Amino acid sequence: MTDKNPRPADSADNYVTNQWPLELSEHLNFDDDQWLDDDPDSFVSGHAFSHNNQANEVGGFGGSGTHFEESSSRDVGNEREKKEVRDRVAFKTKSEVEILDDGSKWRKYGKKMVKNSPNPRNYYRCSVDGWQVKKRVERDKDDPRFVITTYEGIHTHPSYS
DNA sequence: CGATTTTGACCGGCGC
DNA sequence: GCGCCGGTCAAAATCG
Repeated sequence: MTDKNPRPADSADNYVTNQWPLELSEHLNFDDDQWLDDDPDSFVSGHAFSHNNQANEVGGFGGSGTHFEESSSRDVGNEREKKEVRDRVAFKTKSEVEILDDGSKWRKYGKKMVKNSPNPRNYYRCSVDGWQVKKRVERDKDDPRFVITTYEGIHTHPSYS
């Protein structure tokens, strides 16, 4: 545990490649800055996707505007050779249910309250036989109906090792 | 019974 | 050096 990943024999079990049926509409590249700060006008807009998860009928919202940011090695000429690459994918999903079933089970672990938001931050971890994926879910401070889901870990095809 | 969840406490990193 | 923040783990409780 002191280490980061127990690194199980990730052999076999390449089940569903977690190819989320939900596609991103926009992508923003964020360095290591805290994109969520005093955002003048959040990119929260109307990118309605006809994707209905188990959305519990909220008060009239059905579409799901999605905003995803991808941040990996900002270095271009350098390949990820050092340690594992932590893919950071932040999805801004307009929905009230953050427990979207993508095929993997998420076990909630730890709840933290960030100062920037009166809302608590939820931490989810994948609890599958050998899937190392971490999910961080936080509610928007301006729009509680928006959930910022940040996925980190293997989400795509591992190209290294 | 197993799995999962919940709260708290702890730790590490960073800042000043 | 200390404080602060964020993040994670642990144990326990609860649910199915």
